[in-house]
Amino acid sequence: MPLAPVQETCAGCPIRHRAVCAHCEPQELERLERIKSYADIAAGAPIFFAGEPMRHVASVVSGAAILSRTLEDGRRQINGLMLPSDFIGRPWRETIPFDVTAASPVRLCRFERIAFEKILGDTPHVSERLLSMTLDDLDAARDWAVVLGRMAARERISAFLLILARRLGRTDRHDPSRVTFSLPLTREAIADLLGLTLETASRQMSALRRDGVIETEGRSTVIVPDLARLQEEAQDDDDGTGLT
Amino acid sequence: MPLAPVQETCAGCPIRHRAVCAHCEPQELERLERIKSYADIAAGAPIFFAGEPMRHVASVVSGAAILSRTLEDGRRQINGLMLPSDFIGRPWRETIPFDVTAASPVRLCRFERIAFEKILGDTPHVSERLLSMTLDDLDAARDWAVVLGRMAARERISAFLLILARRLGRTDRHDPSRVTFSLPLTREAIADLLGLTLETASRQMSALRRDGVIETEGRSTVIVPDLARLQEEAQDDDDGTGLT
DNA sequence: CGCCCCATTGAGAGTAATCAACACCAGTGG
DNA sequence: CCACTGGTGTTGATTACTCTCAATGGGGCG
Repeated sequence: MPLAPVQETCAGCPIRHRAVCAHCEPQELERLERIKSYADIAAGAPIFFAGEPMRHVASVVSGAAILSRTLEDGRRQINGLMLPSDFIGRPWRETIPFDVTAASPVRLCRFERIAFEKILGDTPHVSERLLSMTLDDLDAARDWAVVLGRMAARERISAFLLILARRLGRTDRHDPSRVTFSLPLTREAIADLLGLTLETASRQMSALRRDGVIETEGRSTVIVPDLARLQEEAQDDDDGTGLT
Repeated sequence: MPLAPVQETCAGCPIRHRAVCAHCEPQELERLERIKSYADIAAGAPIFFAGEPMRHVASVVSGAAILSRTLEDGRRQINGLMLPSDFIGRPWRETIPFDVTAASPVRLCRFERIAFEKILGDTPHVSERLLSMTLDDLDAARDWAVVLGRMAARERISAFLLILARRLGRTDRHDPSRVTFSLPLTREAIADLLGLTLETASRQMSALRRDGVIETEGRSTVIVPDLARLQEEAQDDDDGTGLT
């Protein structure tokens, strides 16, 4: 296991105000701080295996992790894309039903599971925050069914790019509708997330580039020149200003 | 709104030990009992509309409700099938992002949302139970991605029938692998749940009947003569004895 | 008893999967 | 410095599964 502990404090943490610890009072934060440890995982490395004992729960600090299941005949579906501030793990349960893998280099803020469960029991700011995040994740997971069940290949790619643009994108200082971000997944992983083959995923990316919906630089950099255009392609009526 | 209040106590409630109230102490249950009310909804009637203020949260006592989203061009996806003991609603939020509809006649045990949030705040047995149920729902919603993203039409129908067999099925007293249940959804709803057209859903049901995987009586009764056979069709390696 | 909704079945069209070849880039070693 | 190599991505040709359009059948309710 390529786990390299790192010294760091919560004060300068990039996800301090969005993660499970967001609403903590100073003394609650201190309790979490005492049981936390950082772990850096290399791209492609496993984090947890489905069904195996899971000693930690964790927040993603940076990078991207994926949850996936593989059928006996090799078909794989990525069930979740965990980006910075997302919470991985399952209090009150020994195992997760998904393989968890680093899609790009990942830094985790880990909590020993049993200790974390104790904190949940008597710090409402943590348990309420976790419930709220879990309900949001549930809504997001159910929303994803629309993508997988009802959208065409081009729409699926667009919906995926739109999510990344919103969560990872940096806005151009001169043109607020122009957004740039880096793809944390390979074409194969994108396909497995979207329920497509990698060839179809690649073809639709090319088509979006030909049609001017996106621009690309190198393997992983994507530029969205007009976010509203991408929203239309993704059948997304939401303006993205709602929610927390 | 076809809401008909009904007199009833928690003592004889069919979902008493599985719903959000499962782990309550007598006095906690009494607090819930004071704010609860029953509602009977006719098949096909709306329960909540996406985005509209939601005054109640509720447990499904009997029947089946569906969560759904409809795209502007009319494509519909059912995002969740809520069966007895499932919890509908979203503490700490004014609205749900899905339409909620009764698929068959539904009885709900409702709690006024604001009052329920207060109870969450100071009865750990309820909030822990709700967190646990929400985490289970999240796992289930993510599992569903495998069905929508990677399974063929015949496998999707099989996976759906298997879920119903496990949750609603009555086992034959002479043959424990023989299970009977009643379909709470029309072909169109099944198709919208599985990301298929109703014609494809119907054809695959017919094919499973021809191949002896299922038998049917009337429109809605399904008999699974051999549950193991259905599991194979659904690519399900789980024996269903785990969990809770 | 008749109507309407729901379900079934058929024929043809279209989108994505499959099979296959090639291009690109990064890292490695001669 | 450049050829080599393997992983990753792109593009093309063909196949196959599901969708679409269409007609018919059957069960339940007024």
